[in-house]
Amino acid sequence: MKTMHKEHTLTKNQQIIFDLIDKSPEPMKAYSILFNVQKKGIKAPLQVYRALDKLVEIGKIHKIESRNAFIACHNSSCQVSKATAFSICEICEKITEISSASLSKYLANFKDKDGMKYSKYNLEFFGLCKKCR
Amino acid sequence: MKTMHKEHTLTKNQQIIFDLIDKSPEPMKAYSILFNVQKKGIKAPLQVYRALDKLVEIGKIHKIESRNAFIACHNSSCQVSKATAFSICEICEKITEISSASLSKYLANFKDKDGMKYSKYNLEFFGLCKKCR
DNA sequence: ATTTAAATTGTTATAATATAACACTATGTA
DNA sequence: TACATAGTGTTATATTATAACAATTTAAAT
Repeated sequence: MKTMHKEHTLTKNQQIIFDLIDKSPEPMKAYSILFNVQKKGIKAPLQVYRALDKLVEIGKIHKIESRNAFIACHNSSCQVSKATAFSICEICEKITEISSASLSKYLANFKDKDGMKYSKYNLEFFGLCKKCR
Repeated sequence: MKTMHKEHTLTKNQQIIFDLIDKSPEPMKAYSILFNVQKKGIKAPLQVYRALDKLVEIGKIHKIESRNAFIACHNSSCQVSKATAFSICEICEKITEISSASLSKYLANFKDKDGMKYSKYNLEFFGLCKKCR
């Protein structure tokens, strides 16, 4: 199964920041990223935010809006970052990207009362994970 | 059709802030709210945020996470603010709460790969509204 | 190879969003 | 009354994010 990400050559800053997020077991916040990449020469918040913006745009990472945190995309079905769904444990804050063909199909086809369809969405589910129940 | 909101007597600050949001044709941001209620004696951000937290908790308002803005709930089916869905126009920023029985039913019954169900979710759809298309 | 446009970078400063801590006050209820 | 719970007012500070501008790198097209 091929990923739907268009291939991009990441720039130095983008690569450094993507690698950090990709290796992280949990979503990372911008200033935590900043702290962790300062030894690599990235010194200012804006350098981090610019890389984050680009990585989100090309679908390499997602932003968890309710947590202001960033997670690497591991979901080949999340059409270039335009259709995202996450589960969030309200106790341990474990966050997982949901990969469900039926869910993404349902939401991609959802029409509101005016018959409007949306190509892009973000869904965040909240509950307790296995361990915390 | 009865609202599912448990009745709460709002406190003075909560009432002032709810009234403002409820009358607003668009979602309001915290510091815009602060500016607008200063003449009524609410002077500090924390007074606003505390009222907002409570109003969200009891389901009188919702937070639009991707916009850091607050909107009054007008949706009787959004089970005490635990299940919310919005459409957001990416051009004019018009934001509407989606009231769809089939959507809320689908999401309330959604189970992830581990069979986990979530009682709470927030969904934000993005696209172009009628006027902006 | 040289030019050119677009994207990216580095930098300083500042804006916007949100919470900590503490003392005090009101409210409900046993 | 007395007790617990929730709300208030206040100052200070933490956290998240962008503006503005000059310099540099990159891609692509001559």
